[in-house]
Amino acid sequence: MQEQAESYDVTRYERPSVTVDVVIFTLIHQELQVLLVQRRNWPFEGCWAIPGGFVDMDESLEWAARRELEEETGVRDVYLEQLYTFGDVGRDPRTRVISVAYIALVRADVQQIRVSEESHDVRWFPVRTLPERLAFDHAQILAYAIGRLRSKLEYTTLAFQLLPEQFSIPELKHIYEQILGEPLDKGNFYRKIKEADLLEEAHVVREERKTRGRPTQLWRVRRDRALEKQFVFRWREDRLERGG
Amino acid sequence: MQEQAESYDVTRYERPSVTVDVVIFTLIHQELQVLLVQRRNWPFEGCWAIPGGFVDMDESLEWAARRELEEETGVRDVYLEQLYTFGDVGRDPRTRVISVAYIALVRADVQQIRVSEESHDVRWFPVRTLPERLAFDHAQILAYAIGRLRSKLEYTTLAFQLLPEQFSIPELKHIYEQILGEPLDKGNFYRKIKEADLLEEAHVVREERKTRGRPTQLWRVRRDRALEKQFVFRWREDRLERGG
DNA sequence: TAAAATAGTGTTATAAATACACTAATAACG
DNA sequence: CGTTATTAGTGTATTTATAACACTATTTTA
Repeated sequence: MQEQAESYDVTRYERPSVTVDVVIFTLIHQELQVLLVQRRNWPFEGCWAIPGGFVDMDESLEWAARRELEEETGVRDVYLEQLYTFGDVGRDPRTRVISVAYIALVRADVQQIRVSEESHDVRWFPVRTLPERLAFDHAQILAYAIGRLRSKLEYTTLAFQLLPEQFSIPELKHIYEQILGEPLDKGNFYRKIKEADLLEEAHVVREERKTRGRPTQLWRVRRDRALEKQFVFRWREDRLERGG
Repeated sequence: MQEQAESYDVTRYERPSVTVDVVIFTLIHQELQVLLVQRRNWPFEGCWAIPGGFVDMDESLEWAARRELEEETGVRDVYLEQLYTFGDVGRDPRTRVISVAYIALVRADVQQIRVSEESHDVRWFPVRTLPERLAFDHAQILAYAIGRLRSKLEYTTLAFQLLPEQFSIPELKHIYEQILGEPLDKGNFYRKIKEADLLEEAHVVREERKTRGRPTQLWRVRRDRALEKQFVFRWREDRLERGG
């Protein structure tokens, strides 16, 4: 851009609008869920959409995403990463809108999440039972986000961002299976997690047990290592995304 | 974006400008090179910059990138992928500019590349000897692009996009070494390439030989497989990018 | 014709991924 | 109170991928 810009009058040309859309993931009932808002007006009235908003002139893209996230969920200081920028001409029938999409991972046990499941116009959806029609190109954005999440799960510690303060290995395994959408071997999972050395024992014992069987050990993430270390869960060809 | 947009007057607020910047890679003299343009005006007068330009209202982001690419190099139909969107507030001192960065891979033997190496204001730079100061945040963009290229090289067939129509295995190995920045084992490389089954023999023999030693077999990419198949060159932890 | 140079193959050791059998500790039930 | 079902967790063998490196092959140069 910057090349011709010297002769470019800022006010002269029509410009695209720039928004951020934030795909907010969380775990509820051990299931991967995503936050959607229901539209009240044209276009796509009544359709569910990914929350988002315009980028202000004085805030960075990431800041805009964080603001949007806080407005929707009341949650701050979460994992946020840029996903992709969607800018096809016809994606919004009103005007040209270029949307920078972000992924946010919100901890399941964080109390402040404002959204109730019953609310009519803002709701968590399990990724396996999404609404049929989403607004704009949001089905595409969502599919891309889920793909990215799956992909990164296998070679990063991303999944730990979704965990409550304390958790068990079987729970963690369950999350991995949820997101990857396939069963994992118990023994190999234990070994992988152990040798990654990312967890420390939580010496608190869970009080109320609803399960039968042997009680589980609780763990917490070693904050000193979890974000820095890259945890390679599995090397496989089919983990790859297209394009991104 | 789309949520509050109903009450949003398109002409009312000041808006960021949106540009695409295209990091154009090629191979010249078996070296990975990148195309930069030299600025003539304030800001960053005299500094080298990544080519780019404003996104028109009626063209998609990718289309804008392709147009930009063709304007700079005369090259069409090349591999293009979106890299990342840079949108910090102060990155351009003139006005708020959000830049969607793309990576383009241009085949070394494509004749139409207009840019001569001697040209004063547009020039190929080997990635190992880049100018010290780049305009705007372009050093960051470039570093990110090179990281992405390295990363994807190991689990995609991306490198094949840089190859001439015909090439030898040692040449291919050289390219990999160039981009990865480290030597590779000859035997293992041959085995990997062979078992990927992405190449077919080019039965033409190279006429003019400048090398000594045993003459090399020439190959060409099997178009039916090269883009579809994901070629896993090496699984390693250190191939990972941060963030993106 | 020998040496240097480049191309290409084979072989072995090590490490990682996978499959699956095994032991451990609890709740439910007769 | 012991047996069974159930969940937690460990151990091990097989297969597969990676890496290191020794070897053979075909040419140019001198």
